[in-house]
Amino acid sequence: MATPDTRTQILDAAEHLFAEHGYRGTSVRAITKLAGANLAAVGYHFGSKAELMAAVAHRVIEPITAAQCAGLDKLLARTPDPPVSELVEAFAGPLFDEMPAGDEGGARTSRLIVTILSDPAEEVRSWTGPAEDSVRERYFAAFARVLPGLSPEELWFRMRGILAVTAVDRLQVHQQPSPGCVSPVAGEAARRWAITFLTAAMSAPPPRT
Amino acid sequence: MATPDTRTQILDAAEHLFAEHGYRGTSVRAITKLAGANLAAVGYHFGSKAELMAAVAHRVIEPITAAQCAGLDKLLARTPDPPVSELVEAFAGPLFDEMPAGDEGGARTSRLIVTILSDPAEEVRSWTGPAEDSVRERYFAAFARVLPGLSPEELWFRMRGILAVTAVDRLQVHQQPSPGCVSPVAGEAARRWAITFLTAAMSAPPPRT
DNA sequence: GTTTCATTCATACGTTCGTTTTATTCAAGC
DNA sequence: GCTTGAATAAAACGAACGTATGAATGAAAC
Repeated sequence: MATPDTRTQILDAAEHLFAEHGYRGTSVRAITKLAGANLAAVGYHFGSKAELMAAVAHRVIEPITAAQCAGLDKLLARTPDPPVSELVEAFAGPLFDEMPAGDEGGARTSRLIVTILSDPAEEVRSWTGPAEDSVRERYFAAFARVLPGLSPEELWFRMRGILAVTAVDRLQVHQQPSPGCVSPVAGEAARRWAITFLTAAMSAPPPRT
Repeated sequence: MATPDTRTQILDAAEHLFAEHGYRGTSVRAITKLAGANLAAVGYHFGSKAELMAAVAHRVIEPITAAQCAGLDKLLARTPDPPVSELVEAFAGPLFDEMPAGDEGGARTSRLIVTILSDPAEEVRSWTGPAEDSVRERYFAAFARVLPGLSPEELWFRMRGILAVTAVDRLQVHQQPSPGCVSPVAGEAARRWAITFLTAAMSAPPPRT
């Protein structure tokens, strides 16, 4: 196969290392070494390490956002009041599915997403664009319609819960395996478990105040 | 009031900065400057930056583990089959309650816990001791008893979900507020929402295979 | 008054970091 | 054949990092 160009190899290497060691834990030197490129190539192709991180984040997140959007379109074309389980599936499913080719079962990408969501460095957290905001708000509106008893604040809380569960499922990969605590399972079972878990959670009646 | 000794001031400063900027994003110089101490004080009192991180993590996590343990004891003394909601409350509640004095509403500590759970640096992730493992396994056994339909793997998945939701609730503090997305709410409401959300999730029947 | 010992201090060391600069390569355009 | 311009290469920059060193401090012990 034709070897990809330097720019792509740097993106691949950066995605790998950022996922494993975080933004600050990854040096430009390590990235270029893994990519087989020169140290200055990052500056030439991306401008800076921060802009490289943004490019990596964008490449990973864009297909997820697109799939979430398409899933909601398809659902709402059928009925304005879809079941909660299907809303959850459309929202959380792409986080399990949309992994770039060459990914080892999606685990690497999942770890990268966790890194992006939780890294304390400002450069990492400034990746969201209008597309991400828009799809989030559209799901919020859809959930609000089928879960009329919830206050907006509590609904945002629950939607953050969806993200938390789907993302942190893979977080344990980071951790040393502790006795009695199994490692994260392969995608398909985790996906089913997550949908079940989250559908029940989203469907819960609000607590009596 | 009597000013605390240097060691404590360093611990406080480190807790603050680690929570905000992560382990790698916090320099020993920044810690000692905030603590009003000399640069070499970290080496003298703790040995190294990594051992300081371990001391900070221990100080934050120990009371949480103790409260989880006490809560389970109290519950099981009453009945061997407590309701799921009370198990969830005993497990997740201390993550909302057990915040050291002087904490700004627990938000700082919550952020620190997220940092500890998700930081990719090895030095940060090696804090768990036998006490944490033990309490986790005891809760696992209790949940397994009252939720007999679940496989061990799926139950571990769900328990990770509890941690994810309670921890990541505060994660958004890190993020820039995006339009339409409210900031995390004060402790009491979030606590009620989390218990409701998680009780429903834990009680869900397993997906049909 | 002197000794002792825990603590604090200023300073320096060696490394690694992100970035920049200057030179070189090399295929395409004329 | 010469020029052009994108791409790569090697080297160096200054800054920030964690850590180590040895001297100063100051209250308690004798």
